[in-house]
Amino acid sequence: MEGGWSYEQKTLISELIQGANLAKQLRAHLSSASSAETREVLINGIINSFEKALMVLKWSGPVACQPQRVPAPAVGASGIPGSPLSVNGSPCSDDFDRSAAVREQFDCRDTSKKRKMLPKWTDQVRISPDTGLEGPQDDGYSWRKYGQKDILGAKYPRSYYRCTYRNTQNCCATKQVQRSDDDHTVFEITYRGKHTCLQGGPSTPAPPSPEKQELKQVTHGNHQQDQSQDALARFRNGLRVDTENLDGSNITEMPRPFSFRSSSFGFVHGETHSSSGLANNTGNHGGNLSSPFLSPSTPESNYFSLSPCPMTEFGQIHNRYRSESDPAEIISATNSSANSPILDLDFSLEEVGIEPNFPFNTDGFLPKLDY
DNA sequence: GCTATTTGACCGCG
DNA sequence: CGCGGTCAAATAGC
Repeated sequence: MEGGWSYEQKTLISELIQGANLAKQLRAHLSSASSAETREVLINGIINSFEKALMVLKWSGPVACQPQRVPAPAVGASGIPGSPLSVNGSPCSDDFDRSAAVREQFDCRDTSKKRKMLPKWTDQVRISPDTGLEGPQDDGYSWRKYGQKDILGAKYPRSYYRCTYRNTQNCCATKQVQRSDDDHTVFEITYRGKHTCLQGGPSTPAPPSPEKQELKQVTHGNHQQDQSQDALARFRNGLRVDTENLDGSNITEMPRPFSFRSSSFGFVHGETHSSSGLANNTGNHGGNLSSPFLSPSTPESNYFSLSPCPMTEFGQIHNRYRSESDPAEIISATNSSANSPILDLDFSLEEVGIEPNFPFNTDGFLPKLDY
């Protein structure tokens, strides 16, 4: 059924779910000793989600002007602080050029001021000089390089990437890749803006990652890459993924280099700390970050914050990686929300109160549940 | 021929 | 005015 939904509808649903989830997370964070930065990220995410949802409503033609079909979001009435949207505007007025207004809002070639309002976050990805595998792998999205700059005081140039689907889907996500001066095995990846394109994220095959190309530029010869491929193949063999059903009936080999969405906005890339892959999972579920498939987060990073109940925090689950040894165990899940300060990994269905044979929708949407 | 990358030019901001 | 970020023509690769 959801298969018949339009892109706008899916985006709208996704954004609203995401906004609601972020609000819940924010509420949780308000009562805890979390950092102001974390709260800021959540607030930005909420604002971003509702802005997008509102724009989709405006974008979706007559629907937006027919409250009897699509109720106006309550959030609109109170306005969004700092939102560029004119909530009190008259999108349904006769002379309102909706598509033009949407283009204005969504056009990536926007003023730098508006661009500055896009959420921004940074991942640090370490490569291993020994294996070459632990370099920044594919983050699940496809990027196109549009520039490279020598940065004052930096040893290595900075590369600029934008989403491949920038023009076709007006996806404004960009990222910058900068090799660290201090530790050349570390790449600092700054993401800006959230993907609004319909890439499948971590489950969709993507061209070779730009980071790998970065590595290519600074490492001479391809010996490292050969080793990388071997190790990756070993890892794949140990990993199964089920992107459709969780009843164990349709487990397939993981089709592609893996990357788990793990930071507030980015991904954590798998590393073969254990060459036998997920089957060697310790079974140490929930509440810890000891997944052998995660890069260790640095003290200053907020990458791997763990939700007490990750499943409830996900608005939409794309992939559910499961342990080979224990089908009820979810190794990781990725969600559609690029703004959730997530949340990993290593939890079991049981722990989050879901029956092992819980009938997940095939499109990844979680049915509404009261946890 | 199409798509991605490279790279010098350009522009806006501080 | 210098720097970071982006553009766009040229080039490379398939």
